Amino acid sequence: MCGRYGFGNPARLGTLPLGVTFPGLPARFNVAPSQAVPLVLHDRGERQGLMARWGLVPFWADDPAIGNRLANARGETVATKPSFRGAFKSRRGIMPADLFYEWQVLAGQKVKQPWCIRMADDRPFAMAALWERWVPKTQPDADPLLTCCLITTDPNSTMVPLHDRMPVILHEEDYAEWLDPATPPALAQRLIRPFDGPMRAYPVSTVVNTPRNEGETCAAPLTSFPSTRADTD
DNA sequence: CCAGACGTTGTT
DNA sequence: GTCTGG
DNA sequence: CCAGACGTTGTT
DNA sequence: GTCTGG
Repeated sequence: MCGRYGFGNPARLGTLPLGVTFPGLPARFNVAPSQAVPLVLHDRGERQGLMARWGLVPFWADDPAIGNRLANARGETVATKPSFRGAFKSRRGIMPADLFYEWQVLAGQKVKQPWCIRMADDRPFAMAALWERWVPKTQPDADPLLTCCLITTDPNSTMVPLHDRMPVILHEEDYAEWLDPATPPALAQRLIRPFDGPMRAYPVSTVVNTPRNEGETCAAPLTSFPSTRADTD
């Protein structure tokens, strides 16, 4: 799963070939589900960059609290699960980021070790997402709540020692196909695979565990542990 | 037919 | 909204 | 993902 | 133990 991430250099997110920017977006190093996150989507024929609540609320939901449990969608089943298939067919999005975290379970140990994972060159990247607009049935005229979730897949060689899942990261040349609601789901499904570019991972302190902690400290390397780097996958 | 669920992760 | 279970 | 709460009644 | 909230 991927339940925590960040964008430590928000201005640099605009260098991704997405056609949108997020002016004034503050740096974040510990974004948790339920919080407002930058989202890129293709709606009514145009690319848009909007803030959305992380945690998908399907349009048919009675209670938006369901979103607290839908921060991730499994790539293997996203096309068929009732909570995700509608969004997968026509509401695919991108959550831009430059780091994410995973908690490593160490054999025989109760405590989990958090790791920070980035591109090997620290550039930002595009995480495959789904989005929805939810309106309470009791208030049909209310402003829609824009929500989103990440799609997860098997780990690549960088992630295997750390965790059994990772977020789907898209290559630049695939952004348009992923975002286009006219792309057949079968083609979009092919983009759901472990990222095959160079990444790096390093352990961080448990400061990141507490969602109310924020700032660069969350992503600072723990010097007493070794980091890993994979130049290829 | 209507009622109720609709999810992931990790742990056992 | 749509599927499964009763 | 992890942290933190986990309850009702009546009264302000 | 399990659910909700961030």
